[in-house]
Amino acid sequence: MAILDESGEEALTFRSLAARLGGGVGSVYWYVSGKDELLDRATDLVMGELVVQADRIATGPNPIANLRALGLALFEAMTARRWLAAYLMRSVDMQPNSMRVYEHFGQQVQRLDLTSRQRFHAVSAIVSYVVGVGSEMSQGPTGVPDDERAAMMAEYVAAWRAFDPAEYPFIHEVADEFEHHQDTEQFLAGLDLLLAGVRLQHESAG
Amino acid sequence: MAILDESGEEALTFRSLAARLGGGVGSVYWYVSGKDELLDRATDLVMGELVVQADRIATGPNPIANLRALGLALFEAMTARRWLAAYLMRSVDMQPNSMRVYEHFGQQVQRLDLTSRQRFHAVSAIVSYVVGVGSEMSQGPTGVPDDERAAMMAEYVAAWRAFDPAEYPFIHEVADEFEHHQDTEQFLAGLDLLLAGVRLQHESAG
DNA sequence: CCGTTTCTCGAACGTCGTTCTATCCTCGAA
DNA sequence: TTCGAGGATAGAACGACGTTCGAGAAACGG
Repeated sequence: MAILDESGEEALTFRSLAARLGGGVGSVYWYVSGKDELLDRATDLVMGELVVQADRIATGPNPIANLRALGLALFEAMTARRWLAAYLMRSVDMQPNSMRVYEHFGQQVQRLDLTSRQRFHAVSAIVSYVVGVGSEMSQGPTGVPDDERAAMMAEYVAAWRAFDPAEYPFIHEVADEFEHHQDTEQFLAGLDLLLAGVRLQHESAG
Repeated sequence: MAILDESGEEALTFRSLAARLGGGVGSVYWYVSGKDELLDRATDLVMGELVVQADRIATGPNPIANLRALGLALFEAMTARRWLAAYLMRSVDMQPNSMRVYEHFGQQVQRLDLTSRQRFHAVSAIVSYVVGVGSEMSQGPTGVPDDERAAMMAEYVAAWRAFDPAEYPFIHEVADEFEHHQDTEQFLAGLDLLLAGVRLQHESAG
C-alpha cells in the first residue's frame, strides 16, 4: 500500500480515497502528514513521468519547438488529472521532479541568445501560462458527454449573440470561433504567441 | 445592507462575513442564493470599476500598449483581492461587467490586422495569462512583512544553489534573478512577450 | 511468552457552505 | 386596536471536508 499513491487517480477526497483503499481515514495519516504531503507525493510521481518525456523532447534541434512540446506535455498531464492543476497553482516549493521539469524548460531557453533575466522571465512566463491555462481548463464539469457539452456551448453563444452588436462588436466577431473552439488548440495558439515573443527577443539580441 | 457587497473586502468566509455584518449566517442567504451568487455580485462590482479604467485606457493610440495597460489593470485588481483570482478561474459564464472588460480587450485586438480566429486566440491567451498569473500570485501567505518574505526567499535560493550545478545549470543561472524578482515586473515581462507575439502576427499579415 | 514497533481503524473535532424553522418587525385592512 | 401577511433576521442543524486522537491488531525479535 506504499507506492500506490494513485488508485483511481487521487480521488479528490480523503474519505473516498480511504474507502477506495478499503481502509479507515486514519490509516492514510500514518503514511502522509496531511493533504499537502499527499499531493506533493502524487505530483512528484506525475512529474517523474513527465521527466522521461522531457528527456526525449530535449534532444530536438529547435529549442522553441522543444519548449512547445514540453508545454504541451505538461498541459496534457494537467488536464488528465484535475487535482494537479489546482495543486501546481499554490505550490511554492518544488519537489525534486518538478524541479527537473522546470530545469528542462530552462535548458531549452539557455540555448537562446538571451540575458539571464530574460531567460528567467521567459521560463516563468511559459510555465505560468501553461499552468494557468491548464488550471482554468481543469475546472468546470467533468465527463460531460460531447453532445451535452455542445448544447451548453450553443447556449452560451446564443447569449453572446443576444448582446448589442454595436456595443459589443468583438463578442459578435468571435462568437463563431468560440462556439467551435477546442481547448487544446486554443492553448497551443496562445503558447505559440508567447514563444513567438521569446524567439523575437532571441533574434533581436546582440 | 443591500449594496454593501463588500465590507472588509469579501472576508473569505460566510460566517466571518455574517459576523462582520453583525448578523446571522442565515441572513446572507436571504439576499443571495449561495456563495456563487455572492462572488458573482462582488466580481461584477470590481469589474465595474475596471470598466471605467478600461474606457480611459482604450483611447490610447497604440493597441498593443493599451492591451498591456488593460492587462496590468486586471492583474492589479486581482492581486488586491485574493478571492477574485480563484473565482475568475472557474467562472465560465460572465456577468455583465466581466463581459465589458472582455470586450475591451477584444476591441483593441480588433484594431490589429488579424483573422477572427487569431483575434479570438490572442484575447483568450492574454486573458488566460493575466488570470493565471494573477491567480498564482494570489496564493501563498498574505501580509508577510517584507523582511520575512526576503528571508524565505533567501532560504529558497539557498536550496536552489544546493543543487548540482552540472545537472541543473539553469537553476543556478537564474537563482539571482529569482531571489530579487518582483511579482509585478515578472508578470509584465511575460505579458510583453505575449504581446510581442501578437504584434508579430499583426505585422506579418497580408 | 512478552514487549516493542509497525500499522489500522473509526470516533470525534472544527470549519465550511447550505437548509430550515422560529421569530421579529412593519404595515395596511378590517 | 387588532389581525394577518409578508419582508427580514437570527441561529440551530446537517453533511462534507481535513485533521487529531487513542484504542487496538499484526508482526517480530528476545
